[in-house]
Amino acid sequence: MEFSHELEDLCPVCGDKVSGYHYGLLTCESCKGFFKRTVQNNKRYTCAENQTCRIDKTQRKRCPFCRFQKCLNVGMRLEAVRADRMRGGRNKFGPMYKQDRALKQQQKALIHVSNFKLEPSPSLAPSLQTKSSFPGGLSGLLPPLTPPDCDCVPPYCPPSLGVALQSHDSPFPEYSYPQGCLLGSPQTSSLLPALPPQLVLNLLRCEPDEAQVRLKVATYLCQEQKSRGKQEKLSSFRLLCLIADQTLFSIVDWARSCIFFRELQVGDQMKLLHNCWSELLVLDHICRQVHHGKEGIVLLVTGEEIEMSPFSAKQGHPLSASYREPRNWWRGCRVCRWTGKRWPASSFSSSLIQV
DNA sequence: TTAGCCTTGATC
DNA sequence: GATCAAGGCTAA
Repeated sequence: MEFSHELEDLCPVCGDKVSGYHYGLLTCESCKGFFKRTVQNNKRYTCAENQTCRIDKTQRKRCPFCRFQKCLNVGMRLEAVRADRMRGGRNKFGPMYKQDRALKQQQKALIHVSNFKLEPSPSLAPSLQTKSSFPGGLSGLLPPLTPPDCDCVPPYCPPSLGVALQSHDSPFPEYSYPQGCLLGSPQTSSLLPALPPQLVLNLLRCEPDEAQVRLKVATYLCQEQKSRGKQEKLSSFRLLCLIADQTLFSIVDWARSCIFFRELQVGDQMKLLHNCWSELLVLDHICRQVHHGKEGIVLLVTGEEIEMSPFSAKQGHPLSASYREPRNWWRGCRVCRWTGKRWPASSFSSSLIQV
């Protein structure tokens, strides 16, 4: 069935396998049931911790409060639970699901069109040296990463800002904000602690859960390697391209959940994404490195650390130049846009980077 | 209480 | 008639 490949997605609440669209978005069967029970029975939970519990497949039962908040934060819709409990049929979200499916299809097409599907390159040398928190590292690929079916636990990540900053007044982001709120109100600033503007809080709620993005990418890489068998090992270059693919998927997901953007027509969304996917990818990379803050080490979205000294030692190696100097990534992107050449494949071509 | 499976029924 | 997203049922 055409729909079946979409079911490979992971539940945005707990990371379990999704079973279809439930109450506004693709979720797993257990989160569907949990959300239904909570709303139908008007349940009120409390959090024994500080309302920032991590929700994943193994721990989703521990804190129903944080689980329900996460359901709301990722976009599950209270109004999709029927007050009259009528069974069967479709609700008003039908067209939304259809649009979402179309958008997902276009995302995949976008990835394809953007020349991210690259062939393995034997010329990338030296092979990546990883400083990994997992035994084996990227060069070993499996099982160092952390998909749900591997017998290892993902490294701890702080809860998402979306959960940490959740509002208990309204389950959905609000677009209105008081006059002066964007820059902070001078009248209130002396009386209250300086709070981020509502718009910023709303944007932060849309922030993806880094741990789940990591899990998604790792799961995909694991499956990709499994499908090839042990004999056909992914090359480092191919691996980086696959990681870039999956990172872009998560960025598109983030964009689709963002306030304002999600209100646009699908066609307009696609135009915007077509025109800035490369910049978003670079910004995502730069942001991760800034937060990471380790000189000479690149942090991948999978949580792997790559030591760049072997590249630096090799005078003029293009990979070193591009990673060391974010401006080079930026230039590379722009050049690719102007010339229609490939990125990030082109990033390994020194002639392009050095423009 | 959870979560997997079943039943229902509007829409395509 | 097929699809699929609702609610219902029930074993663990």
